[in-house]
Amino acid sequence: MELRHLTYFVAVAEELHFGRAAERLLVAQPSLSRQIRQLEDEVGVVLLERTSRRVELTAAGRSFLDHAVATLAQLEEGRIAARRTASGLAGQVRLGFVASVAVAVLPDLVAAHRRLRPEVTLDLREMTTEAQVPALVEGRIDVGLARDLEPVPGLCLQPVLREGLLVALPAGHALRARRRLRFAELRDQPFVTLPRDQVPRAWDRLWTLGRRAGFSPRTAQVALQYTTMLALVAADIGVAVVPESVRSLRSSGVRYVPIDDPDAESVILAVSREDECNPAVPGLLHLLDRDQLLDDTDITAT
Amino acid sequence: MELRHLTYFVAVAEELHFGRAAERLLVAQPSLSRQIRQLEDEVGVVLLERTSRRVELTAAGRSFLDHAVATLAQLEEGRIAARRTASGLAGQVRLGFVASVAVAVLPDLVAAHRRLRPEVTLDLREMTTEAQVPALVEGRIDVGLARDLEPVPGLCLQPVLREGLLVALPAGHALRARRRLRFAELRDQPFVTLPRDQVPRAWDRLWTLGRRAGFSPRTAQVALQYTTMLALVAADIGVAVVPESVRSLRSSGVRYVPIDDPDAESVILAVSREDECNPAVPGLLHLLDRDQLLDDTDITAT
DNA sequence: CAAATCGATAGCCTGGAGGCATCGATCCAG
DNA sequence: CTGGATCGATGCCTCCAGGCTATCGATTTG
Repeated sequence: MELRHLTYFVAVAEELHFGRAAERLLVAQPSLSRQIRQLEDEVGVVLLERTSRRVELTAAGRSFLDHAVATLAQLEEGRIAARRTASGLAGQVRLGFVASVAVAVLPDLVAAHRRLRPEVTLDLREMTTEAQVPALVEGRIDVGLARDLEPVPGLCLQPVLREGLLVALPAGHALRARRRLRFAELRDQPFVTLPRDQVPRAWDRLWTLGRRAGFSPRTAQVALQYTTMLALVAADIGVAVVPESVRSLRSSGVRYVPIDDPDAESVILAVSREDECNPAVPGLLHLLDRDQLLDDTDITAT
Repeated sequence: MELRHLTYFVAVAEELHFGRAAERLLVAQPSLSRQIRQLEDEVGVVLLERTSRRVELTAAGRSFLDHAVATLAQLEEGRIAARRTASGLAGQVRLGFVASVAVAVLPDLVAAHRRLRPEVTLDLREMTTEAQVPALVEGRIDVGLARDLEPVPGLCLQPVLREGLLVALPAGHALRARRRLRFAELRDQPFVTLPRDQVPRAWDRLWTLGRRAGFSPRTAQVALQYTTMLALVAADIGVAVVPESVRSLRSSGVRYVPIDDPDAESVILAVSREDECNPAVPGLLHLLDRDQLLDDTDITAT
């Protein structure tokens, strides 16, 4: 059996006339008759009751017709789906992201992407920058949203957002009213930090700031998530250094003051494979050009 | 595009190896390569990324693969459905039936049929014997369950049940305790009847009985349905002549006494076209052989 | 660097799809 | 009732396309 048999059969079933069906199919009537006969032999069932005066479907023919039409439709759908997938209009992107962008870049990105390419599903998985690199290389994710990553062979980095760093202070803190401050002024403060083994990059950032200011920041408490971190700050356990985008968490009882040091900044990057062939990826990366994404967002770039 | 392209593509997608796929398909590898190329040209999309070392699906290929598999499955399903329909195991039978069999033959018939051939749907339509004849001839129904029908050219009659007639009496009626009675004894009774214009056959039956007994039955009230009829009898409006199967309605306040006259009987018949080609019809008619149907029924034949 | 693996390409061959002519059955007009 | 028209089936021929063999070229491996 071939698709030809199906299209021929559907035509005859619709016309109930071999001559007209043949005309519509641009073949001669004898060819059509023979193909229908072959189809019946193949299925093992008489599909059409025909005399020289009248052609009509048998019960089996009606049943088969339904399936034939569905089959042809399914195939056409496959053709279209393949084209849409190849053009990046449909498909799937597995996106790894660091926790801190979940409150900043990610919601707008997902919303914009869903609006622009609703048939592309985003498979979101939170993972640290360190975990994203091997995941990309091994093909477990297609795009990563990372922080402060140095170039890696085979991977392509695209800066998305250059953020200043803020100090999160308890609402009653002595420094709360300052419009800005230098990190050295935090010499005696206890810090709420993220765990060094899981987020070494964030920890390094803090440690580097301290080294430049001439002291070693003292950790009062380790928190696993930014929300916890801010709750601890609000509870006066200590102060915390966070990227600017965390401000959008709007935790009550916490004041933010920008750090004035030149290297007090963090860069969010989109990371992808140089030889990526998933056609849905470019569309996502394009959205991450700052101008694309930040149109209707409340995060202000540095 | 032809089905060949789909099966070939599915094979390659599963093996991810042209050589092995070709072997499985019993064709030479170059043919397979060419067919896959044709398929890609046809769809307009690269489905497989291939080097001499490795073959893998593109995103579009994965998408198309899903549809290809579904298409082939759909087709196979159609083949099977056509065969089942042709063999009478699936399909549809439009069944006309007189109201009086709705309480007798029909429930058991439908239940047995559903049990034996669950894929054949019964399309039930209540209609009088008079309406069934043209409906059969014009092909609006496939089978009719009728009463007391004389042979009709082109139609095939099959007796299903030969029933005696009963008199339905109010519970307090003078004749209620009789084990049987002759119709002549009902000479002075008022009758509850079905409407003459809609059910002439039932009316004729009553009138014939009266003529043989030497009187004209007097209609006290006309009822449209057997349930109404029995309610009227229970309310002492009159007596009624009903086929034996109506007894299964078990209306309270009504007693039944058999009529002893030789022609006090009614025959339920299955009617079908002599040239019927709906393959699901024989299965239904076979169930209507008395031995088939009445195994687990409480209706007793005369 | 030689050998092996594997998909692509080239060229030939044949089966089968399509075309034309015609048959045979059926219906209808005169 | 008969000749013509209609329409699907059949027979035969042609030619394209799918399949085969041989070979190439790229890549990996020992």
